[in-house]
Amino acid sequence: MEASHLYMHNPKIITRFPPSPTGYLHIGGSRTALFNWLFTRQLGGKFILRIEDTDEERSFGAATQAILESMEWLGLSWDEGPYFQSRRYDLYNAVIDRLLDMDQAYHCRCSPETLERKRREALDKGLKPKYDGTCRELGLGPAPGSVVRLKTPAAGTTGFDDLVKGPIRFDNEELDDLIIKRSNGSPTYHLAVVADDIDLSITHVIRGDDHVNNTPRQILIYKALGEPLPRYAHLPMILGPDKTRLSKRHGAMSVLAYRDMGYLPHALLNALARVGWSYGDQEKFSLEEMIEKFSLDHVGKSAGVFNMEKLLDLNAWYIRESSDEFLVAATIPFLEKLGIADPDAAILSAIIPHLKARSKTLVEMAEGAKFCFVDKMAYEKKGDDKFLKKGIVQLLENLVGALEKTDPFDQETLEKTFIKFLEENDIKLRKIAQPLRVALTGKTASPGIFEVMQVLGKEKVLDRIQKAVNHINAK
RNA sequence: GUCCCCAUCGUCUAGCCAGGUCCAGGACACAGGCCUUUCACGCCUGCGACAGGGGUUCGAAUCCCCUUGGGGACGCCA
Repeated sequence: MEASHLYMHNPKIITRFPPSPTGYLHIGGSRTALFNWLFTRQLGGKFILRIEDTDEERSFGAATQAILESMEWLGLSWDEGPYFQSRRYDLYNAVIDRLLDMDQAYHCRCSPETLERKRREALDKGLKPKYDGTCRELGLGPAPGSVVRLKTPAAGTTGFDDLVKGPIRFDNEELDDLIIKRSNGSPTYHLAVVADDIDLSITHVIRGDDHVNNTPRQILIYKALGEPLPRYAHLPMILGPDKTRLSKRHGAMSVLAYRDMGYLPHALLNALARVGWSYGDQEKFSLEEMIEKFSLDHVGKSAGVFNMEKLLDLNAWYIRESSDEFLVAATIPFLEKLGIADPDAAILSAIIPHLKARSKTLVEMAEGAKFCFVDKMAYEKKGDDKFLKKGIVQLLENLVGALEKTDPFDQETLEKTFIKFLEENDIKLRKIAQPLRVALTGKTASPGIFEVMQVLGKEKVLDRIQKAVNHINAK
């Protein structure tokens, strides 16, 4: 096979997905997780989940729970973890001490207020706001309220060869002495990430390109520590429809919201994969295909908008492709939400094949199946007005007679009954089909009328026709 | 403001690295049609883009530069 085959089942590939539990897992984060997962699964490496909860104020437990639930729902299995950064402070402190010992870091006693003032002044003057190094050469020791900063080289450049963007370089002049330990003793993001990535032997860092600017800072920490660098791959952002950063304004933040809207995880994954990654003209991929065909080489460089309509179309397609058994099980929770607690399994399995091509989501699937389980008919206004009219009563009553004699009550036999019935009454099928549809389903749109009758069975069909007749007569 | 990144239909994208086969292909959406017991599905057709300007070259969507536009970062958030 291809050269890539040589790298398969390479246990040396280790990746991670490190969400922070300050919010739910959204589209952007899910795509990052997916690409990490695809890359790792293809090469037979190890995929680690790590929760970055060093921000004690903004992290919350429910978010962690939702993230794990989201990952599981999507089927993005991890091989190790979840690790929680909040439980690994010993590791970070050891790294910070090491940096201090090596004179690669120093204590800083500048107050947040002073820093903020200087930052604003610099911005006003059109300069890049960066720490001015006040405490850098003071040789200060720890004190209440002090922080630890990394000593960044004043000159030179720091660069890396990004697996999707190509070579990127920064002048060290642009960087400042970043804080690696807060005054409350906790490590900051950059320090914790690097310490963890080293500790977990991460070989490939695949993340959103909002981290491009963070990369040189993190590389500097690796260098100060004398540790080998991982490879970096920065994925282009997924933007909202207005082409700005994804945020609550764009609705449906959590991927769990997509689950609740009746999307299949596979459809979401497929849609996600196609934002940023492509494989020629192919649009649909099974999980196996995605794993097999994924390549960082074919990840684009430019940001993209997540196309909800395409997701819907994909979801409809995956529903059509799903087995009936799968859909029966998947639809039940949605029927429950509609108030149908314990749907008759036989009826549900009978109607679902006819609903597949008509449902773009599981919500629609449940709505389409609902009429099978509700005997108290509620007629859709439009259909009621248009089709349940006096003039049809006689035909419906005649039909009852014909239907009573139909046996077996299946599609094929029903069609025969109808051919005869249409002849006897000298009408076209459409004349009776729509009123009958409304009588049986309450709606003007439904699966084929013969399918509907067979699924409902003779008893319900006759009952509902009678109810419709009564309803019309009562008008 | 400074730095970094990006730039093909409304949207996702193929093509670009190795320039000609591209008056630019696919998908979604949209419009029209066919099928038809309704609604869908399916099928067919249509609409629709190389941001602008300079180069290089016999030839540029493809290479180079500038402009413009967009995004990101600049935090004791991650």
